[in-house]
Amino acid sequence: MSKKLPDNQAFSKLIINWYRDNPRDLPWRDTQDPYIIWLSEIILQQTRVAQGMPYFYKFSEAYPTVKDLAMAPEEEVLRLWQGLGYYSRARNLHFCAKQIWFELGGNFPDNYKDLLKLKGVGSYTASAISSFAFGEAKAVVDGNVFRVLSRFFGIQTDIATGKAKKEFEALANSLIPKENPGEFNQAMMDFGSRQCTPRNPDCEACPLNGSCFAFKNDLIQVLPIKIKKTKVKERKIHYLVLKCGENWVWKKRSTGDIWAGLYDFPTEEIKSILDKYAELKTKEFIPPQKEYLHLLSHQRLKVQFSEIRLESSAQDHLKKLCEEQELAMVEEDKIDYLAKPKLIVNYLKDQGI
DNA sequence: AAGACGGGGCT
DNA sequence: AGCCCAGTCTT
Repeated sequence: MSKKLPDNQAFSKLIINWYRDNPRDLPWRDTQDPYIIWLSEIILQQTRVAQGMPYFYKFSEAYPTVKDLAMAPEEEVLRLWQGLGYYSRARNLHFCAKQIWFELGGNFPDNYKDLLKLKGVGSYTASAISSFAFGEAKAVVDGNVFRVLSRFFGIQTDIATGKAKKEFEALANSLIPKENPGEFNQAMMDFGSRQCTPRNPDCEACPLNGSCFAFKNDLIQVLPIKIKKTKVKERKIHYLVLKCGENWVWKKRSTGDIWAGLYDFPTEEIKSILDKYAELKTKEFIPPQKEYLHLLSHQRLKVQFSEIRLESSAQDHLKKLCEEQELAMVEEDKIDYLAKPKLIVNYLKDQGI
């Protein structure tokens, strides 16, 4: 026990030294603007740096300040987020921007406790922003940090549990130096990402291998321990793509399911409703041409698209139906402006749209 | 404590 | 096919 503190200091020194030789060059490190840092951190939640990078550039260019984001229509923000996944991040981002601009007088929360109150900001993100932008000594614990600490200190707690989150946060906070805490946090994540990688880390070349528990005990392949397996549910979806002249019928997805706030199509159950309107004559019916298999981390979707073209004289009646059913009629050349799930983008591409 | 929530890359 | 990624929120 008496040796713990010196060991911790040694660990932090090694990590920092490694980082000074091997930093990743990341654009959000050029700034101390909490808004830009927040933007980058939300984009990077559960997202690889390489995948998030183009979105960071798009967003920081379209919305250079929290005011710009606050003033934007939500539809536009979601459209810009299209393809990145976990769309509640975009909705929360926009919600918070409005809150900060209109309720907090444009003053970005400047400490861990207040940052934590923002929707979509948990302990990781609050630590990241408070340390990077404000020099607060709060340690981040992301997937990288779980892995590094688990291996180096030989912690066998299942990292999927809340107990582990507390344990690792306490440990990381005991390691973080009061001076340059942000640098330590960056160092931990870069070290986890480039040196202490999930699979096949190059431990022989690691400057920490001298006192790494997992390396010395041949547990690199075992740690960190993660028990929980996400189970994948299979779901079948049969969309009905309803067209009338240049108009397509779209459905905005509601909360409580995947893709909330994005646009897709009504499902084929709408056909029974369609049949009740004598005015909505079908000109052409195109049955599914293929089945799309779309894989999410937690759902395995088997999707078919049927297409119905109505007589263009049915335009006004269709409009009425859409209002009743909370559907949207969108001209074909405006489809690009809708935020759509990747699956739908794939379908449209096959249709030549 | 356990699920839900996307999409992509790598083995 | 399975795991992981600069996690958070809801139930």
